[in-house]
Amino acid sequence: MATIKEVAKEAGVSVATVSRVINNNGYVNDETRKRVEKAIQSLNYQPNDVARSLFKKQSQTIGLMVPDIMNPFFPELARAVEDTASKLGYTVILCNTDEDIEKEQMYLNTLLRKYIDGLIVVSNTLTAKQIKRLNVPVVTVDREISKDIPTIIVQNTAGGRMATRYLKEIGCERIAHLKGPDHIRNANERCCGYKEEVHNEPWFKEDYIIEGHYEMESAIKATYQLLTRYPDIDGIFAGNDIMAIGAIKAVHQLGKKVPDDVAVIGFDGIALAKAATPELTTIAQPIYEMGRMAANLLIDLIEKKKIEKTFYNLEVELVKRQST
Amino acid sequence: MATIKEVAKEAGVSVATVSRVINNNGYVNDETRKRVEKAIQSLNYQPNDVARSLFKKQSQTIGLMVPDIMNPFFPELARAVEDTASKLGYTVILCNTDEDIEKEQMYLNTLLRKYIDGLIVVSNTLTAKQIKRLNVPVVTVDREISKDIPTIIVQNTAGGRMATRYLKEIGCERIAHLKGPDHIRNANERCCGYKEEVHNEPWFKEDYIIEGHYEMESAIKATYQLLTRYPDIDGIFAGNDIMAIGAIKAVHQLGKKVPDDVAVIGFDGIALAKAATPELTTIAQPIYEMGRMAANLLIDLIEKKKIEKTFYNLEVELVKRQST
DNA sequence: TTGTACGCGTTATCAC
DNA sequence: GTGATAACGCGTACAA
Repeated sequence: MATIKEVAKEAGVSVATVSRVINNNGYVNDETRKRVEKAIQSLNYQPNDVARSLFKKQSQTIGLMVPDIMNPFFPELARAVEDTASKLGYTVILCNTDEDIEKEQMYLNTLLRKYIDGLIVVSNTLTAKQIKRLNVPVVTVDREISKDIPTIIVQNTAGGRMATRYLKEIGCERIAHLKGPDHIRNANERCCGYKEEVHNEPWFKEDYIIEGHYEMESAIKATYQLLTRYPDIDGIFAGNDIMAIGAIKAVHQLGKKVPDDVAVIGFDGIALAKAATPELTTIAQPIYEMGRMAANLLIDLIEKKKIEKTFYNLEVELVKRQST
Repeated sequence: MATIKEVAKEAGVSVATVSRVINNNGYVNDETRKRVEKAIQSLNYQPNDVARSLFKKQSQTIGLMVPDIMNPFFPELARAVEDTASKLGYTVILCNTDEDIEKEQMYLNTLLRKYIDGLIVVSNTLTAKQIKRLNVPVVTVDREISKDIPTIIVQNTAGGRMATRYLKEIGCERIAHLKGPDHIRNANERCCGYKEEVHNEPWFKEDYIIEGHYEMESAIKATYQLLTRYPDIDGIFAGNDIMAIGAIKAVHQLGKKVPDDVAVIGFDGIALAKAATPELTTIAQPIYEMGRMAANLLIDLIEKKKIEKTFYNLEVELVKRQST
């Protein structure tokens, strides 16, 4: 890789002039600019980002911290973030944390040492204090960490209501809820929406709410138990799509049919939901849009642009498919 | 962030000494080491990676270039790469290319300018020449680019044979193949394995091979056509799991049953396959293992360790589930 | 065993 | 309009 010095020599000017041409600032004669540009061409010169970063204390790089990229929600988010960032001249570092405090702290340090410009984070365990220490803009997605950290979430409670109400509308008379983990806020919110819709129903029992871990195995087991104990359940609202798919499996295992005997609705709107059989009805989050907004907001923050809002509570959408 | 200079002042030594204790090389008195360490503690000093990179011309960062992280094969690969890299002190930059030559070239440039230490790449379009220009170690995964670039692939032909043979074993007498895109080598290899198993069968027709794009929609359409035209097909080997799921959908649409009327087998072993209904029988690649090996190999290359092999052709495994 | 001084490739400030 | 030159923070000859 050629350096700015070599370009300067080639063009018979000083490095300062080359720098001016590259960054397009300060006065420079048209004549000399041409010469410099030719030198840049012929040496195939590319500015060294590392040297630039050292001087500017920024790296045109952002971090994306997620629990686990293998969780189907995150690839779409990551894709959106990466698309948007790269369009705006930023590069993305991928961090999987498993929500493990040590891994998170480790990554925070690494990112700091690399002069990261900003961070997009999905985490329940990270504290506002740790984030402040970073001293760079941070945007949280899918989960709130603190009021004064820019956040992009969806209307989970409304979504929970929407899902439950829809099950009622299509005729379900005993609706259970497969709740997500208790320590995750959105799981409780979705559950809240469910409760608001059913707590006045004569048939409602607290036992109709059963907790899973936002993954399939536990959802299968939970559903199995639920339906064995309460065979007249005819509708299940699962806290996320993976659990909904697990629920469908359990229903089938018990020799019942989806949606005829039991209707199932999920939450998230991951791609997987379309691939399931029967195709999953779900409350879809605008996942790509969330990633796009997070990246845009973060980069506006980094570049100190005027910001309109730093808190987005996006709407969810009922996507009717075959499982209801 | 404190700098090495501040630490030096705090400890009453020179920066050189501080550098020595940080990097643990050169002589340094136990006494002074203690003092320096205390200063580091009290200032919460972290070495500046950017300055380090500038000096060392390396960044403890690798690139991971994939067509699209939303494609279910890649999250697991990415997770493996990131796990392994971070364990070894490296950070991962995520690059989605859509196999678009321009995006690839753009990323190559960016990575170069960031003193990337190495690159793991999945691509059909990238040429050996472009890769050489990078001047850093590169490992390709899932697809071969050139004989002299370290590569990790699986035995696609053997896998194709294995899938087809299994369908025969379980009694299928008219087996079709949903082939992947013609420009992707592994699609042709898998198809090859299929042909080897069926070309001597009296019932075999070239028409039993039909091309899809490694995604669901085209697979559904293709299967639909296939089964309409040749209703006696009772087994389908799909080039990847997504297409297999599409095939299952099409079979259902036609009012037939999987596996009773038509058995379906996929290829890849993505997580999605377990979530499908019926659960998908597939030829599983050791995806995580491939990512792990790629990262390990790459980092060995970067650190100029002794390398045993630079070409791995891994075995695939028949995973029997409900779709056959 | 420790310190001085230079270089890594840029950018920005200040003379000219 | 252009050119020296001092940072940016670190690692390492070389001298002491």
